[in-house]
Amino acid sequence: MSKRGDDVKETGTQGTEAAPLGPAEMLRLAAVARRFYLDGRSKVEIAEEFGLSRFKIARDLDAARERGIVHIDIRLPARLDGELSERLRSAYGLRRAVVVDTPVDTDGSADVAETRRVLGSAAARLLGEIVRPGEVLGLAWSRALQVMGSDLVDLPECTVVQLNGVLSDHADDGGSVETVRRAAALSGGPAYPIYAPLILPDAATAATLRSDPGIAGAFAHYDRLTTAVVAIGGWDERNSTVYQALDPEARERYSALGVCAEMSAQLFDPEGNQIHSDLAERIISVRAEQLRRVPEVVAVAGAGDAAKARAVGAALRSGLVSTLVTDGEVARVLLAEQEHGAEGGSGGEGSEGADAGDTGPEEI
Amino acid sequence: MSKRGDDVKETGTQGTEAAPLGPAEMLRLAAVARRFYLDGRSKVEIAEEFGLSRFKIARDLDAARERGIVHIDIRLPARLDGELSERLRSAYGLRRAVVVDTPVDTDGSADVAETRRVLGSAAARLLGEIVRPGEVLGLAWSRALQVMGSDLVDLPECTVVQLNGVLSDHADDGGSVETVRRAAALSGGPAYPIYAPLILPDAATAATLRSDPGIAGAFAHYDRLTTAVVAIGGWDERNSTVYQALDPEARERYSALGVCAEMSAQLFDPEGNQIHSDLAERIISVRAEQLRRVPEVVAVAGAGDAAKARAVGAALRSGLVSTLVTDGEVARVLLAEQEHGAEGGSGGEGSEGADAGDTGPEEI
DNA sequence: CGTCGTGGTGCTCAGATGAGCGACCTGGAT
DNA sequence: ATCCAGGTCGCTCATCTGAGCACCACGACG
Repeated sequence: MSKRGDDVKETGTQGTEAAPLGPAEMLRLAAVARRFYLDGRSKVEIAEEFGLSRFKIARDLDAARERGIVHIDIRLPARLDGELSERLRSAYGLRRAVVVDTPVDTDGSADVAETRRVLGSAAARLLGEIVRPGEVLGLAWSRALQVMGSDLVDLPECTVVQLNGVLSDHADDGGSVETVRRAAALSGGPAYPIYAPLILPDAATAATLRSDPGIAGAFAHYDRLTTAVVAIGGWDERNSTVYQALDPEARERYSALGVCAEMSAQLFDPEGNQIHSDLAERIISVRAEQLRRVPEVVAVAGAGDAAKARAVGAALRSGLVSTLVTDGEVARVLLAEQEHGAEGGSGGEGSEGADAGDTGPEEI
Repeated sequence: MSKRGDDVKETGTQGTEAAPLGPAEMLRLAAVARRFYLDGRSKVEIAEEFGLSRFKIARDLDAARERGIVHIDIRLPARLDGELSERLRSAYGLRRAVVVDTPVDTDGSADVAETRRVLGSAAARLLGEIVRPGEVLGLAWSRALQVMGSDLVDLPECTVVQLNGVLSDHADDGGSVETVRRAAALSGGPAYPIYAPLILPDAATAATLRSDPGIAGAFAHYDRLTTAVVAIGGWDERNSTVYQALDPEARERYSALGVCAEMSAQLFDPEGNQIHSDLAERIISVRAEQLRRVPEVVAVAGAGDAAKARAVGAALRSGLVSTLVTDGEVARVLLAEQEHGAEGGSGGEGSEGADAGDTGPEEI
């Protein structure tokens, strides 16, 4: 086939729309294509077999592809969307992006609960894949991450640290602690759970708790994390468990500061700038600066509306996230968003070249 | 991809059944495969883009194919079966073989009438494809060839000659004459139809008719034919219009001679040897020796049972046919038949090299 | 009758690719 | 500690392959 692949597109347009082929030629093209693509023979071999020049064979193969006789598709098992993943990855300069198809309900609308399950499952497999033995793995909490915890199957020996306190509203259904313990048990490494609420009434209480030996034990690992898994929340009732946990006065106060997204109770504006506030003093959680030093930050976020997608975008622009696990709907909104404000973003051209290598865009 | 393609089969077996891949690796393989197969980039380019060695990319592509992430299939439009065509072609040493899918009726059985239509349509397109300007084209008759005649759309300027007289039973629905005239009109060349029955009561009548100027005019072209299109009949009520046209005594007499197949009222035994009989004297038709001198003899035969398939096999073994147009059911029977008596055939290895032309593995 | 354009062919040469090989790593078993 | 088995990786060299070009056959046209 001719390089550059532009010819493939030419089919779509109409450059030299060739005349329809007769059955003999069709069959010959198909036979040549079968030998090449299915039997793996070289064009030289095929040329000898058919008594033609290798150039003719090459042209035949091009023709067979242009005419759709040869059909190649890239199909990913499970519910992965390769194309969206790749576009999202390069658009936001991520090291990795994992986009799962958004499951739809029987009525055609997105199935939020199922999407969380799929996200969690994908994240679980991803963790088993990217975590190396001896790593220090930090886990935050969200409903999708809870699924991740229960879906974990393979995890090399590593230290598992809880990244934040427990949300009171969800303490009953396992919560962070259970996820951390399960991961550690699976991996065979030590667990550092945090037996404390995420949000406390005041700074003093939080400070007291931070000096608790168990909690301090977890905090001590925050500077040695090699992989962190976090969730991204929006800043409204629907899209954030942290927002839900605050009283109306606090919600409004932070909203007034321009909060758009939240990661482990760290607040960000739409441009991805961290918003510092008194909230930081009343929480038991890893801090953004610490996350920034973690080589691999996996954000798992999806199963939400457009506001959720905007929150994810803001979180990505913070530069903290190196890998994103999300669903197709959010991915599409993110790509459309990037499309518009392409120039106004944080780093250079944004779309490509910036990341190159196999790592994140900035640093190094 | 590794050459030889055997690895593709290895997937089917279980050589080194690799562990299931995580989503990140899956997505990476898919991205690489997309770049290579869909965007047409070279492995070197992809290697640079991903910061890997070209060897790694090559291995990734192999892995992607083994794991089914890359899916390649050869799909022929219409109703052509490329694989059966190719196998049949090489098994019987034909220059070309065109196998159409056998259409099935609503009840699941083969739809004979529809099969004839599909055969005729394929043959029509084939003729438009392989006939060159100035050729002398000979046309026999059968129900499938009648469809061919009505489906002809493109035919270069050529002389069209009728190869045999008209079967009385089918004279009403157009018959040979109409097919020949239509082909000639389409091509813009002269037509040489035969206004006479195929089978006559006695040799004397036949001889008289052969001296008729019109008929002699057609016969005069039999030694200059460049392409002949013939049908293959079996030797029973269902599979031969010639058999149907004979009286019971004649039918039985020729059956006793071991007749298995019939082409233009030329009779053949199961091994493809011509059976000479008095029938030759009572017919108005091209003779086998004349057909043997035609560079391209296209046989259109299908839409029948196993007996029909055996007849087609016998006709092919006669060595007269260079191109066969048939349907999937007949093709499968023919291949199974060839499987068994592969060694016992007529000439040499039988399966290939016989005609070669621009095919065949040996020689050189 | 020559000329031009067009479509199809095969050539050259540089760049892409595969097969085979050895280096290296890793995880046991001795 | 040492060795081995299994796996991955990247190298070399020979082969395969593509892009571009020159050539030829054919038909339209002046």
